[in-house]
Amino acid sequence: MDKYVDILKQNQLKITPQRLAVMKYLDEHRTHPTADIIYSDLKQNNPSLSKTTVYNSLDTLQKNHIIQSITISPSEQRYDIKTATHHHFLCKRCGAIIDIDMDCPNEKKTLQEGHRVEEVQGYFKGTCKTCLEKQEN
Amino acid sequence: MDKYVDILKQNQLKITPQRLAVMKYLDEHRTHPTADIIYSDLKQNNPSLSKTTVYNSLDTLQKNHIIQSITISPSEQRYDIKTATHHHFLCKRCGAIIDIDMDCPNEKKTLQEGHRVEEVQGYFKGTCKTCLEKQEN
DNA sequence: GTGGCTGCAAATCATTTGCATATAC
DNA sequence: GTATATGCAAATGATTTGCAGCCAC
Repeated sequence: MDKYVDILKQNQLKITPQRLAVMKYLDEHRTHPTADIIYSDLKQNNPSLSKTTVYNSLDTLQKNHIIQSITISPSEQRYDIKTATHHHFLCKRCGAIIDIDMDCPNEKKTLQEGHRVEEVQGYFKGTCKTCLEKQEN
Repeated sequence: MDKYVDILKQNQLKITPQRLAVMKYLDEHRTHPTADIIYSDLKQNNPSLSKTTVYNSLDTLQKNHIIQSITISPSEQRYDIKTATHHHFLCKRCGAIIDIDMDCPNEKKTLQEGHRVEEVQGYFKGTCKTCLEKQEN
């Protein structure tokens, strides 16, 4: 847990149990959950938790580049602990969002058109390995 | 206008003035508009147009792969006439969404992890050329 | 003629906002 | 002690749904 305290300190953020809980949750659940899923799960052990606080915490953590949000599904945002640059695959059949460790050559820096790139997100959509295998049987 | 009629026919879709208007609009405005922008603009020449119909038409056209939706902004979907595979750049300063003609080597087909890819979307975010130049002055 | 499309109003649902209270430092 | 974070309830806004009438074929 000290690990999360340190990260907040490094970013000059106040250490609150709610922020720690959100960070820990995202660190331990690499499933790209929605704000609502995070809220429902954390609420179990912290009944006074408010959904607004989950949104606030996610927002603060994101502004400090501790987590990132994924816009792969059109209707809701999903969240991810920020690690090495990676992309995401959405299985249209089972809904799973899977990390893809790969980078695109012409990623960061400036594109040939002259735009300065600060962030890159790659979304792949299709059918995941597990669903493909199930189908074969 | 025949061009749009043909596309609908090829997809065995009924030819309605609303669908034609949406297709024409997206073909002539490569600005990645939201459903609401399309609605407001088309409403001028067709006051009886309903927003529901715009959503319905966008949905039908998308299912038939005539247009695609872009989830680069978290709060709303943006639409694009489907052309050659390309990616998108969002300028955080002015909000413009710009086409990026580039493809990633390991795109389509199957990823090394074994997932079958049917769709690829690349989103770049940063500051566009125009905004960078303004800043220099 | 009929089944799919349009348009209206109402519903849904993720996210945001306003504000009083509580808490980190 | 004070500025900031939390939590509640209400508001917002994009999108969806139900349904009656209309129109493409």
